[in-house]
Amino acid sequence: MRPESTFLAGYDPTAFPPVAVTVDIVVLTIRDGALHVLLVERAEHPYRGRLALPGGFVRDETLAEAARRELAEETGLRPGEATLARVHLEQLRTYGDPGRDPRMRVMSVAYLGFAPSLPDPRAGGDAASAAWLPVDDVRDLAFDHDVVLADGLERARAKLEYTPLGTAFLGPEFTIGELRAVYAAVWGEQLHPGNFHRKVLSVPGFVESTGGTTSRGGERGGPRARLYRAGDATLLHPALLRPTREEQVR
Amino acid sequence: MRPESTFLAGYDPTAFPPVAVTVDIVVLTIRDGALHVLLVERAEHPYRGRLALPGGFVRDETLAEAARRELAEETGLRPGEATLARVHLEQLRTYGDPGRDPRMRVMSVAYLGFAPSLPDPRAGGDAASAAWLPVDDVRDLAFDHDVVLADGLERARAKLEYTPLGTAFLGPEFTIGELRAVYAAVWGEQLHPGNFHRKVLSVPGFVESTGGTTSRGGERGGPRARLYRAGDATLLHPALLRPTREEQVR
DNA sequence: TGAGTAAGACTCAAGATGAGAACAACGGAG
DNA sequence: CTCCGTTGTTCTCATCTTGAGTCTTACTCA
Repeated sequence: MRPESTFLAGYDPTAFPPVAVTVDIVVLTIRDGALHVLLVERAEHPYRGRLALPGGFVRDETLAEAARRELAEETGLRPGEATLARVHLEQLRTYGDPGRDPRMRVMSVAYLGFAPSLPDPRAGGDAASAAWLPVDDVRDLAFDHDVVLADGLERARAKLEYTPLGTAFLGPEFTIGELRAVYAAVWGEQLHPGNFHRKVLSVPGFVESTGGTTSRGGERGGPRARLYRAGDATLLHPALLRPTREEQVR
Repeated sequence: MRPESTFLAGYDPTAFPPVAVTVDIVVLTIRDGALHVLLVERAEHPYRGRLALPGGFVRDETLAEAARRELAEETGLRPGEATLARVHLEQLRTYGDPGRDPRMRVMSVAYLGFAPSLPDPRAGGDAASAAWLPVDDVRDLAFDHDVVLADGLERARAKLEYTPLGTAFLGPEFTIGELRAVYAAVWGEQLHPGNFHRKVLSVPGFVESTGGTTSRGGERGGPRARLYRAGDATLLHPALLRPTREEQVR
């Protein structure tokens, strides 16, 4: 084997079978207290009629640009829209097994997105087949998208531990209780309100007070809550660890 | 924009400009107490004579298989070799900006590897231009490989915090002191020997005793040390946190 | 107006961490 | 062969962090 010549051969487009590159996006949001993912119904073979992650071919643009463009198209948000700019997008992983697409070799660069509450995808046109679904109800996606979604969920759960990205699911101002609801939805377990409150306020840069409060109490009672906005930290130190992972560690 | 038709158009190999897919590998090892990375000198333009990460074109194989094949070629280890099987390899990130390669669009799927002490790359042939270099001395790599290396180092430093992968840099049996030297080399700072010892033994599944000890003390004195092997944990709980990151958090 | 709910401030025990001391076992220099 | 410096291992102790629970107060809804 001759490594350099192999390496260089990679640049001759005629020397190897063609490869297509797509981005697929795992966009998560929280609706009615449950974690939802944006899915589209496939209109063509293969996997016609099956649900799939939104995505598309990469054009003359960076991978991140492709992901944000696809996100705008599938959510029906205008590309310049402020809400869209508030969606956090990061690269998740690349899936490229031969045979993952029956037609040809397709490399899919998956992105993971955290979105604040967004409207239903625009009705009419191709986007009519897009919808937010609770992640617990999702299975049997097209291609290897079940695996992509599972990887995205695991990444999202881990990210909430050591980054302040939980705030990306919320509006510009939020209460500690709303932030706790985000953690509960993503992690799938309840958190101790008092301890969560203490922890969030004690981690430097996680949130900062706006000085204001909600204009009324909760729907089922309780006092008005103070409002916060996201702080300037990019990493939480010390991290917020998920409870009870003793068993899953092996 | 019509998302589904865009998506499907991605599968027509003639509809878009050709794309090449390579794997590039950030293989780390520890030599003489310092973190080293495997680099090759490029024999052809572009970046002729410059150092680069080892890598090559992806053939009819999975991305992980391509990475392991390239690793075997560049290190001179036989594909079936036991040492090679002990190298931990994981996908790092995909780099695909237009223009990152001047000749055509190249998507590079980067892999990160943790290797126990390996021999110098085989002399003679193309592999003569490969060598282990201390990561602190590395700069001005070809393509965007400086960024890839930096991302790999940051991932490696983080992985040592919450996984037992530090043991992947060592042989099948090791002492706590050797493991501490791995952490010191990767993190670039000294650790408190007593606290590190206590921590490693208290985290469930990190290491398990072999019952034996080294046959003689350290080179500069000290008693014989007990030997351990890697435990069955895949995640460390609680994690071993790096000291003093207060400033880097923002 | 009363019942129920939730925000936020506490308390307290248990666990984890950082810094350092102590001691024994060893290699190497002389 | 002996002393010195080095290192593995165990301890101590103060401090910080966490998990679990209580208490007070402000609010909504019936």
